[in-house]
Amino acid sequence: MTALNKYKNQKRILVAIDCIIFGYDGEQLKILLVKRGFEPQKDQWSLMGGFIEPRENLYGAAERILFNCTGLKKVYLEQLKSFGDPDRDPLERTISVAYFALIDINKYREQINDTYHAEWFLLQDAPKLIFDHDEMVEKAKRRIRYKAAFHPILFELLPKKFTIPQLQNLYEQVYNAKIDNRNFIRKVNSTGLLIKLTEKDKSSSKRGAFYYELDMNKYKAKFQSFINFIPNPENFIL
Amino acid sequence: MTALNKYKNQKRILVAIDCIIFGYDGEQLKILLVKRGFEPQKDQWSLMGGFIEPRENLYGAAERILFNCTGLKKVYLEQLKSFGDPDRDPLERTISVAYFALIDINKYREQINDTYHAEWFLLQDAPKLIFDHDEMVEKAKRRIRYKAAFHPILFELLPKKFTIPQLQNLYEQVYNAKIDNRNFIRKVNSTGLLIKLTEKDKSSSKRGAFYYELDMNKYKAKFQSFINFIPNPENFIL
DNA sequence: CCAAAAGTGTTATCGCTACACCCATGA
DNA sequence: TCATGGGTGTAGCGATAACACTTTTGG
Repeated sequence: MTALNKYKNQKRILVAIDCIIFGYDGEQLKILLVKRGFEPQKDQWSLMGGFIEPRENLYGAAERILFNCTGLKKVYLEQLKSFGDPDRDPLERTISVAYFALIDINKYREQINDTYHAEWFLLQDAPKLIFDHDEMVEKAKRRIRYKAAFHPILFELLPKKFTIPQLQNLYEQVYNAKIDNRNFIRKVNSTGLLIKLTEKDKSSSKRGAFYYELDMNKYKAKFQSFINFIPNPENFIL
Repeated sequence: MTALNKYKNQKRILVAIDCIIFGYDGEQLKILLVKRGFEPQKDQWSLMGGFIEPRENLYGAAERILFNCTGLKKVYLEQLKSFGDPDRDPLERTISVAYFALIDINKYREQINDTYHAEWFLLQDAPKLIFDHDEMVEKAKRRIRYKAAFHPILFELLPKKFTIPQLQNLYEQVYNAKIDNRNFIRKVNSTGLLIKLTEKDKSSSKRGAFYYELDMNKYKAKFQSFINFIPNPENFIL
């Protein structure tokens, strides 16, 4: 059998990208969803998605889709997993390659895009989604919990200037747990990833909390090393 | 635009599965490759792969492909990543979902399958592979190194009965590093995952090393928890 | 001057690593 | 009896987590 024959007998399949987009506004952890504008499941909430264009690679397609609904480029974007149950899309078989993104919602606000009826939901009370999108979100949450326990990915959600209590609040939402602030502060400072600014944020306390910013060089250098950000990780990751 | 139109304008694409199959025979870490029987790149070495059948999900397709070239079912099989560069297959665009498997080569021997001209290579001197298969193998190696540093996946490569020196040897090959045997023994024993047998393996020393077997219940229970199997993991995982 | 958030100091414990040392046995 | 791989004991270090305590400042 020649290759042409071998390939010829095969069925071609639709291949889509779906993006699980997490955002943080400094207070709440959110997810960006779109109202589906066409059948099947019109007007249901879903992840932002789309089909792969002929000359795109997977990452490029995910970037394009992310840009279309957030106006953002160069944000944290990682392949999560591919989903391919034969009936996951009832209309026609579609393989979906899921990506997740972490973005600072403040950046997003500036370039709202209403074409897709995108809306931010609190992660904890997001609506039911179409197809297997809930499963994708669940997998993405687990992946983030796993990775963030040892690698500083959650910084991707923060604005340029942020306070350590803000960061702690973010970790507490991701792990749905209270963290001892005294140990947390020291742990984060000991990473050497942060540059302390002189300015303080007084919005949530009288004393005020110092602003910090990421030392990008150290951040990149240490991204792969193991830094324990939350106590007793095994309690939270399963 | 209706869904039918939206879907209709999209290009359907070939979707393949490729399996990175790692095996251990008690002494050497190996990879199973097949000689490609058709153009393009006929007679070059490649990973075992195939296209997805209409009613299969991704995992099922990977299981089938793995079974076809090893005769094995119910082995460790995990989705690695999807690869979709537009030109990765020069003949026609194909998205590939890569899986990796960990198997005990001794089990394999019993049911050799020559249809695919499959052959075991020492991992360290495998030939160059077609398309982006070398990249897949590299990614799989990294994934295994990462995961095995904290989770007991490498036990999947061992036969029912094995010795701790055998296990250590496996870790040393995976991480390409010497490990202190005295600490390794204690570490592994302290996991509580092993049941000590009375029999000894005298093939590699006069004193002999006790055989152990996995306590499957504890293995499953502790699979997700974090157990440090190798010293200073950050040195090895990057 | 009080409440409450931000942040520092101190200590006990645990796990890890390095390495000295002992054990078993076939040649 | 000795070489060799298998295995145990132990001590020091460093990271962690628990928690008492101090600092700051607006109301």
